[in-house]
Amino acid sequence: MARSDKRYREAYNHLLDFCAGLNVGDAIPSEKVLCEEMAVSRTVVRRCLGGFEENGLISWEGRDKRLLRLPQKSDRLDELDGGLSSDDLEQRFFDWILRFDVAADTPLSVAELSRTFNVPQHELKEFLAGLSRFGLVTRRRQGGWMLRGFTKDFAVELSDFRSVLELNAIAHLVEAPVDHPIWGQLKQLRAQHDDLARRIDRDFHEFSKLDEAFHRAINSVVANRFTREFQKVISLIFHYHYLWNKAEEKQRNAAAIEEHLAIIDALEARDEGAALKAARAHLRTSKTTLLSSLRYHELG
Amino acid sequence: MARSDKRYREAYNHLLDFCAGLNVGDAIPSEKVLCEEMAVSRTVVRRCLGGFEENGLISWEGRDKRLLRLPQKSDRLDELDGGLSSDDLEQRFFDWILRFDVAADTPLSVAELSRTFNVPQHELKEFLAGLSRFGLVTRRRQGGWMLRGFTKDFAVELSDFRSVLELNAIAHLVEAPVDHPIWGQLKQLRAQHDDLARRIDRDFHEFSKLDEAFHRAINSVVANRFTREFQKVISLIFHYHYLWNKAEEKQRNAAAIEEHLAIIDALEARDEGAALKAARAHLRTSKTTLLSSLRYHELG
DNA sequence: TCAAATGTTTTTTATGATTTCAAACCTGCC
DNA sequence: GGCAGGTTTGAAATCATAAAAAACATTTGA
Repeated sequence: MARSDKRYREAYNHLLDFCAGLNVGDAIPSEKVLCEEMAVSRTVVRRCLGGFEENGLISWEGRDKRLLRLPQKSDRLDELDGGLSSDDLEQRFFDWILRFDVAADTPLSVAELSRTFNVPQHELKEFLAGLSRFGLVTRRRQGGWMLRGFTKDFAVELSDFRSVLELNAIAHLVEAPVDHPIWGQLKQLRAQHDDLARRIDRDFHEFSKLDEAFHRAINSVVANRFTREFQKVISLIFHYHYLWNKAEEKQRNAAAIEEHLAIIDALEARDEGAALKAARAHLRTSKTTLLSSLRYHELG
Repeated sequence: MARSDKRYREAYNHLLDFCAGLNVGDAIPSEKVLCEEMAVSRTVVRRCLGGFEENGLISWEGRDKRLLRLPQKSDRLDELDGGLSSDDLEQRFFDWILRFDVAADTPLSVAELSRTFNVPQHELKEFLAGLSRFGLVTRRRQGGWMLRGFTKDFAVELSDFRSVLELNAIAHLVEAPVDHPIWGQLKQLRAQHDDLARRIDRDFHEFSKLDEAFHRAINSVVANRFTREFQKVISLIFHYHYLWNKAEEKQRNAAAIEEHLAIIDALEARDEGAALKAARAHLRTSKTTLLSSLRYHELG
């Protein structure tokens, strides 16, 4: 019934490792140095030292700390797993939404999500609060949350917003200096697209990854924290919906590769008009695909 | 150490009001009906009824509930204030940041903020989690939060992002049908601008409000939840910084009025090229003003 | 007989209590 | 007199619990 001492346990084991590099009789560095070594506060360091002393690992009197014996396997504290899974909650949440095709206006139970994702409730609440900024979820009057979700309106607005950002990126890109890393990336992307185009019959599944890389590269030229944050959400949603929409996947992907290449052509020719035109066409296709994938689900 | 019974108290008083509209001896409606009336769960309704019975307000046996006497003032439960202040946390938070000119990279203490804003800690944590989606704050490794704040980079990126959204809105606007409400709004805004221009010497302070109204109107044509969310943050920040930057305020505002009018002219002429040009000019000025207001603070 | 209302149980949410942790502040030593 | 070690204070993370919601079971009366 309080915060976990995970940090202490980790620090303790870290300090064991550190001591393993010393010889018996050596002096242990000052508390401050240990803080920096383990990236933790002095309070924790002192607690660790206290534990060490109690277990006869070190002597500790005033500022004289000495290693009495080398640490053994049995000295380690077991680190209760925990955090492992709360790292990429975002990824897993979207995965869940899209994989199970959770309907719009579904009430989300924090308790239930907390169990399925193995993440403490308050973390989920913070996460949902963040999503509510993007209008993906809302608070319900009677408590709890609701997925506002992937309705047609949502898809249209998301696509439109994406277009605005991406066309802006394209406009920036044609102005980029010749030594900007993007040109190297585009060259490489072109090669990857050409390569995949040749073996599209078999490996059409690989396109999803390539698509993400392509759009990320394009958007990377706009050094803007707002764009970047949004891009993360946008690309996740598009990515999963594409994966999900199996209808005519091969043709779609083949067509998309051509569209990407057309954009790259125009960009490398520094032809802003052509680049914007090609990008608009591609974004239009994307939007249609996203919408049709929704319809597909509504029927199925 | 549990949730408050605020909801119960509110429902209790609500039910008193409801009963005041009945006559002694009348039957009380079913629990379900009362739920809907008071927008609350049956659990709460039953608790209220239990309280009523105990206080001799009603008889309650099975599904026969009857009013025994009319409720009096003394029957009311006092509703502990509470929520009053946590409503517009966002507004007050930005106000605080900008008014006290809180520096970038300032650690934010949830406990402290919770006291200054009189809002429970978990609400603040959710709020901050939301802001982190916009890159306004970040989590610190050792716990707590940090304001990423109003650096030059931030201002530049914010201005650029605003420009992207607003130029898009302008492009949408010229395509709006003649019966779209925006045309009426623009006409009205023109009148207000003309009016303020005439008395600018005295009332130049009023421009801030007008500016906000102008930009909100422009952006309202883009029916997009993402745009809308961002717009809220953007307008808040610009609004406060403008208020704050007193240097040459009168001239600045007079010039901005002219710029606004130029945009309105072009829009009403349905001249996209001219509108975008005018808007770009105005956004450039805005950006400069925002940046200079930062510099002003760094020096002061 | 069966649908609506009530009674009962389970589950979930909101929220402060509790413990760990961070950091400021002394204190004394070389 | 600056640095290392002790001490205190206050904040953050996490959990337990009351209140509320929802699900489930039972009764009632047309």
